[in-house]
Amino acid sequence: MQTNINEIARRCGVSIATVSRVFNNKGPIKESTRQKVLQVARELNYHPNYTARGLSRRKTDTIGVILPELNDEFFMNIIHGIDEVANRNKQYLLVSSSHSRRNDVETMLDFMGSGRVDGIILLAPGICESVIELKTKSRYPLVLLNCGKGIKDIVSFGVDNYRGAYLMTEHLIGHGYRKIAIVKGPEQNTEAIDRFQGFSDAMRDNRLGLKDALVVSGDFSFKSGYYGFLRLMGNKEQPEAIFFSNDMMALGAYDAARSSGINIPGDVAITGFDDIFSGRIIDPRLTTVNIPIMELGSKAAEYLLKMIKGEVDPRQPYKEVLSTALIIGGSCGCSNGTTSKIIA
Amino acid sequence: MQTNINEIARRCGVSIATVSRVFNNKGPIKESTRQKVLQVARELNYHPNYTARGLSRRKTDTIGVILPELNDEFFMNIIHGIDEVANRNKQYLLVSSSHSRRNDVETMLDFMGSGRVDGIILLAPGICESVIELKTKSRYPLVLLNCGKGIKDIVSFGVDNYRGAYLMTEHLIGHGYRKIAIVKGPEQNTEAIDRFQGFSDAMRDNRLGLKDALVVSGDFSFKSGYYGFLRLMGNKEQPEAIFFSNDMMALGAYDAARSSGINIPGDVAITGFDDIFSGRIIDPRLTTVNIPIMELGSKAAEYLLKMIKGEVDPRQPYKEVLSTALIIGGSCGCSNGTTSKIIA
DNA sequence: TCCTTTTATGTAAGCGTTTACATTTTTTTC
DNA sequence: GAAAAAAATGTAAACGCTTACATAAAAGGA
Repeated sequence: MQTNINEIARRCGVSIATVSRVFNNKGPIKESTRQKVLQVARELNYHPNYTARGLSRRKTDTIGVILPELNDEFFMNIIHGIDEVANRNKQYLLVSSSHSRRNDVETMLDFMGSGRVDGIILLAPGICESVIELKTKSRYPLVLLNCGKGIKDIVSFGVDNYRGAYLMTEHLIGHGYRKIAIVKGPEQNTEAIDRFQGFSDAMRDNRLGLKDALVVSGDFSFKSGYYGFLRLMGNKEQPEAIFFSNDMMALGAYDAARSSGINIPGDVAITGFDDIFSGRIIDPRLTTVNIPIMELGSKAAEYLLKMIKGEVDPRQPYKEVLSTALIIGGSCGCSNGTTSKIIA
Repeated sequence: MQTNINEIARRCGVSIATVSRVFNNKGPIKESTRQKVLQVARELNYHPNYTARGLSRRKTDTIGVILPELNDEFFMNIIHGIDEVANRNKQYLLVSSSHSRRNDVETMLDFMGSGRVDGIILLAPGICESVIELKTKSRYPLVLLNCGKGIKDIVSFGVDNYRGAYLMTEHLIGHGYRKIAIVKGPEQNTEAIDRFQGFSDAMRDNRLGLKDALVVSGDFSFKSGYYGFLRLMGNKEQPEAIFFSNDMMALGAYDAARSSGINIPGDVAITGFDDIFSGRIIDPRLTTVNIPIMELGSKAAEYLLKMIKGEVDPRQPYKEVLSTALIIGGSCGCSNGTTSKIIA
């Protein structure tokens, strides 16, 4: 059995309350007593049991993070941002990526009811609406990430996908391209939806319609970018530029272009979205939209902690949209190469 | 207050023991009672409190993962592997990446003494020896990851960095290169050390010594690869091939090569280690050593769970070394390109 | 010196579960 | 239909901590 507070108290000839006080810096303690307790605790390698403490305090010092998948750079950075804030505040991170076996909503409910965490950060661009329903069931502070423009009545942080897409599209138009295609993201994905909206609004605002043949579906995967590219380039009427809804698909396009001898941007301009590392090192550097992922994570974590501490009302809806930024590489036809982009 | 077991018991007119049994599928319960309890629980959205359960059972159903940094693909995949196993076994993951403020050892002790987790997976290629000392202090099952060839008396999983490096070096030698340089990883990093050892042994075994001018230090970062490359190529006697101790540095070399008009592999052959995504899409595809990162994570998690369940003796040292595999791209001078490497 | 504060410590009741053991109810057996 | 066995439920003591309240010790004030 792990040494516990009783053992320490016994050995020090004091009560457990005193030991507890020492470890919580609470109430007045005679210095000699404190030293003694710490001394004995050190000898026995005693550390207060967090589970018991949590039960008593009704506080776990842990925040839960629920992610759809845990295998790409995007999510990695989110966690990194959250982790940084958590660490600084001596909070722990319980991470769960939802696998196919178990839908996100269930995972979430499980978390919520479990008493394992003090609050939750949820990234689930596919099921935002249902989440909001569930929210009412729980008293846990909850922060949603990247849940689309339309989301209200809840605390959420997101990035301005719409604006990023709009600006990128205008950038392409500024190049003189008229036949601009798009490879969309997953149907239900709110980020993909916002990006598409930004794209199509920019097209419309510039008197360029959306031709069916220039709109193809994708699922954010390398593969779907690869095939999306081939499909578009196989059209009678080839696009002059292709807006990929994320970088991973754009990278698939690079691969397809290479294998079919198509030059980027000579034959067709390409843009992505996310600004992942691979897009920075590929030649020509991928023109894309940077989204402040780490910042998204840390802001969400900070706000969540405020909710937990009661510094803000957890039931008060709040929304913050971080701005995105165009990153101009060479893939859109601009003359920027890769060189020194990272070293700088 | 969260509804608790008492509330449910009261409403059902049964004792809390009965309610507990229903939720644990333990002991015989009349079907009608079970239904009633579940029904009421559903109405009140009751879920057993895991903290209390953990206290009582002395089991948290949580495994701790301690990583040095949380921001690169390598670690992402480790977590992914662990997460997958954890999820399948209904275990949660408490993740901590050690920041500068707090050294790994401390974090670990904190974890260990906290009663927050049932076991720990620790990746800390820098401080393996000290960890082994600490190990004795704790009764927590502990699995070490990537701790170098020399590590004994503990449970550890690693990949065969030595052999991978040895084989890669021989591959380069097979190309006919004689002046082969290496950019090393961090001094203390056991993986870097093993890779260097494999490299130098292969050189020695093939009667090719190590010239000082062809051995430069690096720290696994893009930047250090960039500068390492420039430094080597600035030698009077340029290398014919460079063995980078990881992919990230090799990618830095690509960038440096591009900006200084050096052709890979025409002017100099390049190899990496890790087989990260970016190395797969760059042109020419980076020749590298694949290490089964996800598998490493999942094996470690599986073994840890066995230790926790008592299926294996947690104090029994155990070591498993997963094999690495050469991935031949075009950067070493072989004729493989990138094309369709990923799509296949 | 005695009374009043202040400081230090102790007592005991939670926190929400699990579970060994005891008890009651139901079913089986003869 | 009673005894025995099996099934269902209840009681109460942990688990290791925090904390309100009570008490004891020390310090200050007259």
